[in-house]
Amino acid sequence: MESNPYLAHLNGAQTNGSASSDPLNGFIQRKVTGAQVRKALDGNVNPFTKRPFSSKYKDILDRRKKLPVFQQMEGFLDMFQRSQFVVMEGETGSGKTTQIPQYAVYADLPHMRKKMIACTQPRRVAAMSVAKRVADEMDVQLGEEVGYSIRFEDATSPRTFLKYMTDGMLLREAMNDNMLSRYSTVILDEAHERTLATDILMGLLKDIAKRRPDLKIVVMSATLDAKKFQAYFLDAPLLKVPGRTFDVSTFYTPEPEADYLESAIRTVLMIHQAEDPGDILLFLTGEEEIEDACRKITIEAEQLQQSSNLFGPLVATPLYSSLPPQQQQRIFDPAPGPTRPNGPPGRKVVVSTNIAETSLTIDGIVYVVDPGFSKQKVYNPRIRVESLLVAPISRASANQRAGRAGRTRAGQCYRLYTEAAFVKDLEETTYPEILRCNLANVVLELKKLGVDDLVHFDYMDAPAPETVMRALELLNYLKAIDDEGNLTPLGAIMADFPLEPQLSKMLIVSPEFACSNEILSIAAMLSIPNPFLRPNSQRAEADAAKANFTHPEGDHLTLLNVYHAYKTNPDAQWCWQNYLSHRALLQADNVRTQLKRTMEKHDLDLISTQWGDKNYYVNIRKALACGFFMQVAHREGDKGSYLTIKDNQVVSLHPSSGLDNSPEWVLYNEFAFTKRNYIRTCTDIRAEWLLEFAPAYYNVASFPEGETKRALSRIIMKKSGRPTTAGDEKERKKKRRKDAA
DNA sequence: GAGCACTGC
Repeated sequence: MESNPYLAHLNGAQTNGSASSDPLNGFIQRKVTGAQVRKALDGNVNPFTKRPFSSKYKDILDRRKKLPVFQQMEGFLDMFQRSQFVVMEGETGSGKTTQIPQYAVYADLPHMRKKMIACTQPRRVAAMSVAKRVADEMDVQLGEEVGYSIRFEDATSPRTFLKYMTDGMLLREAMNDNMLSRYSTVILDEAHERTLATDILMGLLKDIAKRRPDLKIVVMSATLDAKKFQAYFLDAPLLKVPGRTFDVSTFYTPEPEADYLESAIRTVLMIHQAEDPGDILLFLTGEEEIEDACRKITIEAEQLQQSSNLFGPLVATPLYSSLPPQQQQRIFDPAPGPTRPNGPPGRKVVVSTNIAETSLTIDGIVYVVDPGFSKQKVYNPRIRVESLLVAPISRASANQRAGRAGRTRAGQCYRLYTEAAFVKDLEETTYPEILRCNLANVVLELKKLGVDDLVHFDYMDAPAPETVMRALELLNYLKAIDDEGNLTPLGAIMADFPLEPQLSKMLIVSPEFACSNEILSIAAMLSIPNPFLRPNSQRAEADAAKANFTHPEGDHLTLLNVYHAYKTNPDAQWCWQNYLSHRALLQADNVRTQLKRTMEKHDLDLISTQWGDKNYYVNIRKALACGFFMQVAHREGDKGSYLTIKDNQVVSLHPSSGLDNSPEWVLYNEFAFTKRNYIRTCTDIRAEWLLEFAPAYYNVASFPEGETKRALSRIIMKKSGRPTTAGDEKERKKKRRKDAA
């Protein structure tokens, strides 16, 4: 009966033109069978464009049918249609990322109801490349029926019904539509990575689902924690899809290694001498360590080659994110050939950070060397500091690393720790990000999403109450939330900027100081990686180039100078000559454009103080103080040592700072916690501004006894002895009105 | 006189 075209109207399936020519004829939303989908896939007419399928489509379809996930289509359709939540467990190579959203399209028919299916990815490149692949598979134009949406680029149209996007992008959309009403199905892919955005989306979707029984939610994860996802989503059914990778044999060291770096290098050379051809991937923790290891491996491999003609050349290639893309590409170069006719073949070793664990895949890796460490972010709410520490990885991470050896053929993984350590000492999974970072932005986003009770929000893993408290405290001082914990109108605007709350606050107040154009540039420059290049061999030249931009009153002003100079000479050649990263500056310009649009959306004036006016830089520094008054340090004695306000941490200006006269009060962008405590990107400010713009925070009674408190008290005494001018009072009233608005 | 694990809006 379902296939009877004359009864199609009863089934709710809409048809365009002749019913019999519609491949989706007889499809009932969420009552679709595997047989129906297979028939439509094998048909000659594309059900979504009504055009005949191309020959390329047929070729791709044959390959799709060989994916492990294809065997599970019926299973998926059944669960999807029966249950509001579905958890999928699929290893790499299962095809879940490309196929499951397509099966969902057939089951859900979003295009007939002006709805969309969203599939989130933690990374932009993945969202783009998967969307491209799926558009090809469905024989449609990318950006039409199938599209993607990432920051700075929206490749969708009104026809789009399947949209790949970053998880952060979907979260942004939710802030303006907290029922996600444009979507009939949301698929969260790579959920095991537990990014901040995915974690919040999970909580949000679980809540929306109660009010939207029509919304379907699919959560796709790697093997390890599927049970946890099932339990969280009300005992959702689980669909398991096998992966398609090759076997990897794992070896452990019999005894713990004292020096993992030395041991790693030894292992790489051992593999080179004793094992069959095949490339090596070595995981280390950071740039310096990687460059160091590459140098040592190169030297030792050369000695080896000179000592014996049994060994071929070994080329070490570094890989980390701050490496220019051109040099990153070198990891795809083939291994070197023999150095002489009939000599032994060469080998390649890629020495990489965690970037090769998830973000980048290198084909041809047969051997993985895993010392078991990575740099991980940790947050200390007590002193409000985020820092990077080298720490043992999790078992999930170790298995992911090992899997990198089995992508093209059977491989080997050398773990530089004991099997007992693997079983007993390593955590099962990496701590989710939400437990490891400052939550100021997350709390602001949740407030904007309409979540009032942050403590009882249904987190999959709830953050420490103290971390949430710190975030609420900061937002309250910034006037983003009121004393009752409600989002203020100011807070609502702040949440609209893709920035940390301190930055959005200074941006919003900047028109009052007639410097919003400049603060826009500074906010953009603070949102990009360090633009100053400093190659080891040309440090003096690089420092000299930087000195040309340095502003003695603050590193923020130096960044502004760099941006202005770049806009006058916006080319790669000029950047190169001035030891600046062109890539970073292009990015800054992109960010600035985006922030500017948000300013315009909220009718915030884009203005500057007259260049040459003695207050040009003063105004900028005042606006900075309005956002960063909680990140201030006071000089103690004359040794150039500083104490942070209230927390009393001993810190020094970072050596890269251009501040030359150790000012009494400095505001800082970042607290870097290494051998010593450093404050990085600092600007000279006046305590009078702090007292004026943040009186609640600078309530002297709340300060611990010490030089900072005495210095503040002296300033207050001095001020109270002299009546304020009528002009100042008028200014303050005007500001108060703006703040209230 | 030192640093930047990795993403994302």
